[in-house]
Amino acid sequence: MPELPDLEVFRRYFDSTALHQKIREVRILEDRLLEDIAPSRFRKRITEKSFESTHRHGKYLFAVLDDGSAVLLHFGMTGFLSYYKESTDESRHPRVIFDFDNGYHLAYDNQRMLGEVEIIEDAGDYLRRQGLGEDALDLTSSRFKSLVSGRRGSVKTTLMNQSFIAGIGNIYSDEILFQSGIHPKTKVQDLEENQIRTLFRQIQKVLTTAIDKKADPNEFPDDFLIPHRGEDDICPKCGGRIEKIKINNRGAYLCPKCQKK
DNA sequence: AGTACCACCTGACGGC
DNA sequence: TGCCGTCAGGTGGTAC
Repeated sequence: MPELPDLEVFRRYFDSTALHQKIREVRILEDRLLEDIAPSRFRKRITEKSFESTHRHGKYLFAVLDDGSAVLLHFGMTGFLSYYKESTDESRHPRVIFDFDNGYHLAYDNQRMLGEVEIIEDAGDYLRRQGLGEDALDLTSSRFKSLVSGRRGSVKTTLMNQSFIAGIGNIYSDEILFQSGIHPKTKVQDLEENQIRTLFRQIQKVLTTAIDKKADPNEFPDDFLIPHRGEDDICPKCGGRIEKIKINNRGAYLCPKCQKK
């Protein structure tokens, strides 16, 4: 699930549920999610504190505590947040649970555990060390153009490269390229000037549209590829067959009629 | 600088 | 029914 639009939805969810409440307890159900800090220390640092604000960069969410440090949440491929009161409403694979004074709980759920939970002193410093590019929604057209110039490699691989720009993954890169009418294997250096402009515009449009729709594919516009992202599905623009290819060992879906190389 | 492949994990699904 | 390979929206490391 989690690419930039999903993360932004998580962030807003966090803001509307879990801020400004004292954390009574933290339950760590899977130590492996905490790579850089011992569970006991993590608990100690957070108990009796409260979350005061959040911010997001690409696919990373930071929940800022009242002492200025932040809990970093990365969701891997299967992570999400769940705020609930009764334990009968608990999600299926909670890995870290924050218990609040008001009796509610915020669970970080992550079935496959490809993710991370840490305490970060300085988010900017962390992002630099991760080598993350600018957030995809913070870009300007001219900035995008200059980032693209000098790049090689396929356009899909480049869009998914988090050190190029942060936030776009396998699913949304397919959508952006579909809306742009660009074949995912096109070399970046072969893109025409107007294709680069289109690409930039579609990055903004696809991501903001998805956020508006709460990252729920059922609510996406009729001409979006994502709800038709299956082998032998029908192209929502031309009615042709959707094709699946492999790029970097991952499935890429496209319409060969709408997306010529 | 790019790419190709493996690893980290769990679970669902199709084929036999 | 059961076993097995494959695949899934992420990231990091290594070798070429």
